[in-house]
Amino acid sequence: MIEKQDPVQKQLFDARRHQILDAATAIFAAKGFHGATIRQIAQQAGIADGTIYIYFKTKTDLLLGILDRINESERRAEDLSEGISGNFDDFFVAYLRHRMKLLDANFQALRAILPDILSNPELRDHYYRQVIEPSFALVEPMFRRLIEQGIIKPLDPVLTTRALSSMALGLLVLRMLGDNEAEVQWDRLPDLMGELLLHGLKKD
Amino acid sequence: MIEKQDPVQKQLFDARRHQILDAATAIFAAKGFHGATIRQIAQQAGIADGTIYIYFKTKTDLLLGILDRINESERRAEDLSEGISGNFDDFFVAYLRHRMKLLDANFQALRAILPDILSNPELRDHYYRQVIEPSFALVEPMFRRLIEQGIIKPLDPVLTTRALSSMALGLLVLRMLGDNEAEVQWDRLPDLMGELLLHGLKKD
Amino acid sequence: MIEKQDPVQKQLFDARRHQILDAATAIFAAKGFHGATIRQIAQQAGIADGTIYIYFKTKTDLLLGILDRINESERRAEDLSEGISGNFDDFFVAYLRHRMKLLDANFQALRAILPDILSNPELRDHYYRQVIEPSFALVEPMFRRLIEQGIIKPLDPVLTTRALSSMALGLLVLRMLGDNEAEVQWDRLPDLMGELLLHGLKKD
Amino acid sequence: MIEKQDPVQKQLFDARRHQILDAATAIFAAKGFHGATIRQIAQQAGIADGTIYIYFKTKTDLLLGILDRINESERRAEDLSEGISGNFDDFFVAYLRHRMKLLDANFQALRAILPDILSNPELRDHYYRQVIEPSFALVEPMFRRLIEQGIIKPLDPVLTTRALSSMALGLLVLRMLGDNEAEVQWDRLPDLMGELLLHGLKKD
DNA sequence: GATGAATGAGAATTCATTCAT
DNA sequence: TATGAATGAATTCTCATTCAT
Repeated sequence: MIEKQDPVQKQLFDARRHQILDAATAIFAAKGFHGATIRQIAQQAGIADGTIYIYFKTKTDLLLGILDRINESERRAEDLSEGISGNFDDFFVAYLRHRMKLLDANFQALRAILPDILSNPELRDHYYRQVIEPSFALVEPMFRRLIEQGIIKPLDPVLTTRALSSMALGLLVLRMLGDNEAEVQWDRLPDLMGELLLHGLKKD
Repeated sequence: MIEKQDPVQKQLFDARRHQILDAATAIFAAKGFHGATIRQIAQQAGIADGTIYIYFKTKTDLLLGILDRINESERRAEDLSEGISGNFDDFFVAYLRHRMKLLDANFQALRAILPDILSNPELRDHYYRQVIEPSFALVEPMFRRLIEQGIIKPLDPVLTTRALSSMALGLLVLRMLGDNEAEVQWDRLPDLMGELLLHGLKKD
Repeated sequence: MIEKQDPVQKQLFDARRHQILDAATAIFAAKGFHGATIRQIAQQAGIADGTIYIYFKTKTDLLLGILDRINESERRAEDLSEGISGNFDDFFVAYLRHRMKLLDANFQALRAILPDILSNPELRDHYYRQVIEPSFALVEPMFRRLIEQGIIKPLDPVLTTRALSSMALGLLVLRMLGDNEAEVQWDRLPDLMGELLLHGLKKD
Repeated sequence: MIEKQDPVQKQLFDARRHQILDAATAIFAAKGFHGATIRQIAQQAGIADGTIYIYFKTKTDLLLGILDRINESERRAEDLSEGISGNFDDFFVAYLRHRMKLLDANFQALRAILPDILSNPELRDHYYRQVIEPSFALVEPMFRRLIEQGIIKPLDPVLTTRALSSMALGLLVLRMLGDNEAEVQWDRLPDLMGELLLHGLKKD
């Protein structure tokens, strides 16, 4: 509760927080939020049960902590999307690669939180507003611009944004559901998605 | 334990089972499996706690019961996919409409089970093998045939199957995450998806 | 609740009662009173759960019913003990044989009720007053007479009665505890007990 | 789960365990295993329900804990039986006094566990193997030796061992059944048993 | 800060008993 | 009488959270 103003103190504090979140991510991913116990997380982190409560007020706060780290990782990565230089097709595939790599990097964390995000209304809203909405707010106007510029077809930008994003989201969930192809061929997906979404299934 | 051979008895038994599953679906969808209590489900069904245990051995069996009803609904609908007559584009959009309508019809049930399917390895395997795998086993060979026939591009059928299916799955999850557009414009999605997946974003 | 005055009705009623008590004895003996369920007893008896409650008010009444049948069997057998004719040693051994055979015949029933008699104070008093006390009331005065007649040593008749009876009771319990020798050599015990109790371990 | 290596910690742990077992013994003895609730035991021990589960995994483990304490008390006392010095008659009576005193000391604990030992097959085997069998394994060979040495009659040592032990066991059970004489005159029993078992009922 | 024993609310499940058919 | 579906009280056990050391 005391503000960590001493930078050394703060660093120690943050390190411990991350240590706990790492443990929580691993345990939640393996057993789900409800299947995991504070004791298991504490053991995984190599600390005592009570210590967790110095860094997180409740078990649910661990979930929020994991979510925040995902957010941060997204934000840190966001700048890449800025380079809308040159050819759109290339940019689009590069963007897909970037997004899919991000999902891959956060896979365990996403698996740890997604089930509960889906069933806990409060958490769901938090996630939608913190992660999904900002992402759409970035993509949607871009589509509008591209349509205006005559680069892509005049499809409904709202629904198109959702349909495209959903392919990545769906692949993530499919992988969580245990699909082995999604797991092992993950890196090959962006190119395929690019071809598919830019030019479609049909020959010519 | 005793098989209900008397058809009247059997009908009463099945009716009560469905009544309980309806209640469980509603409560699980609203609060998640772990957030729901047997008492709440019983109250929702208008029966006593203990009565549930006459029809389902454990709380988890309710989840399996819901899953079975989804399976059944899929199986009942499967025959529609047979009519691969005429033009591929039309068939493809018709198929998307059909699938999306099915997801819509089972939305509450899917929301009730998905979170736990994602975090319970046993349930996950059950679901993957019962629902996902059979579906892929239908779609994948179809793509192979279409490629051979020169109707669609020679893309990897394994990954293509997954990418296409994932768009629908992702939209389902997006809707579960509280996306209002996915909710209210659900019916407009199949046509958009058809255009997108058949011909791509790019203008010509 | 209706008095069975019609003798045919009464006989049917009693037959059903015995059928239920047989089932209860078997199940209680195998699983203990608390481990047994009314459903199991009903199944064993080949009737419906509810039917048991037409013949017995509560589950505990089944225990009392079994106890009553043991009592009855003891009472029916009691007259044998009357023949105190001739030589005491022979009578004593004959009596032991008779008692041990009775315990053997009632073994399953006793195993069914003893654990609960030991832990349920109400039942315990009932049993002590109905079975133990009357038995002691028969044996004790006999010892007094035998002492007066100079046939046996002037030992405290109260404690001697208890010590002697306890050897049989103890052997019964030992057999219940799973002692195989007590089980298979039960018939050889009365003679040994006779020698031991009449003349002791010591040579001459 | 973690071994208590700190001796102070270990002592606190053991003290709490004993406190709980004392409470459990009292409640089980009064109401039987099934009649007792964890709540009652916790209240008797002056702790919270959950605390019991820190020290014992299940309610049944309390029973095993009580049994282990009885075993320990038997083992600690066993050495007394070694002093087979001098006259056999004196030794025999001394041994009876010792055994009966032990039963007296463990009376409440035995009453707490015996009913369930009789009805729970698993527990029954455990008890027979841990307590009864080792005791017989000590007494039986002794009888064989005494017979060889011509000190006692050539009776079947297997059955004799059982008959003699059963007198003590039977008296214990008789006392549990509420026999007041067995209760208040317990201390007078060993001498009577000695006379009876060594020399018999018969005058000369 | 760190610990981990203690707490006690809460939940799934069982089963004796009832009662409409 | 007989049935067996329905009831709901009661119980064990779990585990997030607290707090004295």
